[in-house]
Amino acid sequence: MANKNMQNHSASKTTDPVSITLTDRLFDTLQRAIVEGEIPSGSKISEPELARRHGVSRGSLREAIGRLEARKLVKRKPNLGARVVTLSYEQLIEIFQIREALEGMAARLAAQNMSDQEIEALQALLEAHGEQIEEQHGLAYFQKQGDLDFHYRIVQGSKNRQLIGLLCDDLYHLLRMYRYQFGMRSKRSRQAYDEHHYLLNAIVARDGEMAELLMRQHIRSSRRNVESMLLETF
Amino acid sequence: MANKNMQNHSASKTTDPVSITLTDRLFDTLQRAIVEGEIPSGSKISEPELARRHGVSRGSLREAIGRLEARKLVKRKPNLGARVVTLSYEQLIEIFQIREALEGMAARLAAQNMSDQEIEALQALLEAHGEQIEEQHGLAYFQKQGDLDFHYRIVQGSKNRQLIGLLCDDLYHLLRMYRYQFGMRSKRSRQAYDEHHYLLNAIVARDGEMAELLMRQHIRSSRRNVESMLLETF
DNA sequence: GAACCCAAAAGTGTCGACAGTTTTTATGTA
DNA sequence: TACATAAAAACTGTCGACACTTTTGGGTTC
Repeated sequence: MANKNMQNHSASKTTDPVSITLTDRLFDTLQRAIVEGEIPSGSKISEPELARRHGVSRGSLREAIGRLEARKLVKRKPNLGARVVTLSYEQLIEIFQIREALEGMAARLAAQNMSDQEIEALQALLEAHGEQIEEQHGLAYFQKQGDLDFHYRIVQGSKNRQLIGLLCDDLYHLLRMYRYQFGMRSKRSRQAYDEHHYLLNAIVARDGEMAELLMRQHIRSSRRNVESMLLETF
Repeated sequence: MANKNMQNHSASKTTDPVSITLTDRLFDTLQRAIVEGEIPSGSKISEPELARRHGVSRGSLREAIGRLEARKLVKRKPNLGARVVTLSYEQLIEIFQIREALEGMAARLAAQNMSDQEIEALQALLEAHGEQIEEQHGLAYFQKQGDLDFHYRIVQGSKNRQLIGLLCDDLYHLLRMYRYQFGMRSKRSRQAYDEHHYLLNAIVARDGEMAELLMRQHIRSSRRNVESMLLETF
């Protein structure tokens, strides 16, 4: 059982300017639990129970829930409490439409704004992915982690802070939740890898227009793959 | 001075299922105050003072501030408190880039998904705008309110809930804040009106591709207008 | 047995108080 | 006067308690 009053995490005063607040940690913990399905999608969140389980007051818990709501991982109704968001085929499609628009723009901006070093690093990352695919027929790894890594770097490369926040802080967590809980492994990793290559070439050429086009096509392909995969389930 | 304990807003029990929570109202109030510049951009938010002024406990105020942070209207740092976001030329450009991507997609989807009635209503709205421009040379009205109305309906017409939330609940408030505080009146209202017409025609023809193209061009024009206007100031 | 009503239990909304941190002010020294 | 230092004031983070709302579980009536 967690102890109750630990405002002073007293160890290591030298290298500890983080001063991360209790609510912050709680938020991270809960977000992970929700994304990975540990707290099931659609389930009700009981404030007293969760607060007790994490050894924390309801006030702090409430702030954390508020942030989860801002990221659309939970939905709250006045006097009725909060529920973990329920995943649906329709919502997933909506997310892909948004990604197509937003990441397309990100790719366009990245082609303009990424530094040469960043581009080189991205090339190296992609090479590593290629080897992984050869080596271990690494379908799972590539689709789940590598793909997100690649997209993540493109978004960062856009240098548009608002855009980065929108995608990396908000949307991607929801997307990861779908990946975890719908088990979205794919037989498409080889093709996705190739598409990443085309896109990167456009960025190397600093061709924003082309980069946007390719990114949008890449995400559309990915969406179609998900559609066909899920239509079996639903 | 507001009284302290008014949990029972006892009047009108019959037509009052709203049960809007105190935090909700506070949030609305503060959001308006920030957007309209009543609480100046960049200023620090003192929790004790604001709580006292609104006759509310710090806990409730804190939740409201949390939501304002989610909408990027304030920024919080641990142990240092919250400040109203500082507006900048760069951030405004970033917002226009995001709008171009997101509203472009919204227009595409609206061309597919708007009902015939919604389209008719939108045509009527546009007619009204046209008359207003003739009549009173209504530059101010059109740019500030009418333009947003039009865009708002297109976004609604996309029928993409995530997209609607992203734009209408989050981004538009920040945009309104810039309009208020940068005083963005424009001599471009006639052209903007025409562009709205072209866009609407594409929607009537159910041509999503064209609608996206026109919307993106419309927003780019609007951005260039803002750029040239602000470059005088900065 | 189903529908209704009412008290009890559980849950959410709001508050005031305390703990720890940052900022300000007061004080002493070079 | 300028600067370092320490006390104090102000502020944020967290908690437990109370008020109001919703849900639950019996009991009553038809």
